[in-house]
Amino acid sequence: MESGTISLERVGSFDLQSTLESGQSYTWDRADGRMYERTGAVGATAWYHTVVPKSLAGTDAFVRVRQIDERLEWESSIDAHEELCTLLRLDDDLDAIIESFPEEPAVSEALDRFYGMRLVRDPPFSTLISFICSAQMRVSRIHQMQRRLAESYGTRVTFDGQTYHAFPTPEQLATATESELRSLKLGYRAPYVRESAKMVASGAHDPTKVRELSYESARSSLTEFVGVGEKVADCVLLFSLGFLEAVPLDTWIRRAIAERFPDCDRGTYAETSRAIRARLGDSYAGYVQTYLFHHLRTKEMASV
DNA sequence: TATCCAAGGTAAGTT
DNA sequence: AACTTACCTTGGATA
Repeated sequence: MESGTISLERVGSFDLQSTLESGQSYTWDRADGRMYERTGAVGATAWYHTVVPKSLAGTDAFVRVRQIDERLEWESSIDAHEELCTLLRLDDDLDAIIESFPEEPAVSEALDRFYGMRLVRDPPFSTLISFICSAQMRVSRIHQMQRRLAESYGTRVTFDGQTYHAFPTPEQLATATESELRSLKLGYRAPYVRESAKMVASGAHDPTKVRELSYESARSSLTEFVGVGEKVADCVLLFSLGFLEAVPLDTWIRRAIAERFPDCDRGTYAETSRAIRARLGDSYAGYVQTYLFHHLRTKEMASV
């Protein structure tokens, strides 16, 4: 076992809980099983774990991490320092990014609650599958689906006497039948997941390839996957491929547009996307979207 | 206890 | 190209 500490003094503001529990990333688990409960201070020191895929770490690497004030403590089967910096976007200058945010009451409220939340830089394949599964689904259930996929098809990894599962590779997931996936409660998303996994496994399409393209071309290219429309494509671009200008137009941001930025509703996804991007700041609009999403989605829960 | 509704949408069929 | 409709499942709201 290896372990280490990352000081956040050089990194800048960071909030592990809101980063991992804001509905961006679905392959981390909380050791106490209280993911998404929003238990406040209890979560501040909770351990989170995942298996970093071979494609990123060179081996399927178990990692767990917790935040204690201005430092991150981690334990892993590898030296996980670099992987954590990558996955959690610790290389972002968050304070400078937040400086670019528009002056809006809802944005200020979100910052008051979640200052330090970062976007993630998740592995492309699991992000693609997670957001195919996200259609008309609650955050906690999307998370459950990914856990079932890992337990059913992913490589087993042992760490500290416990068994964990990597997210399945495209090849592993492509062996799943539609009825198996339906039995894992994917519903009508089952054939989408199967077909898109087969596309990656066969080399017919590769989500990482779109990195070379311009933002809108990349979004368009990702919609070639089955079950991937413009919204899911934006999620993959934002949470995995580093297109920080991508603004997924989900139900919450659409509500915010209707209530607060009605002039940005241009009818079609593409045109509304351009308008809201300009409004939220062309470079980091996706960062603003994620703060808004997390705030709006959880504010009723928080006020009870 | 029973019924209804919406959940981080997409694909396929119409107009 | 824009507009409808069907689609799995289930936790939480409403009757």
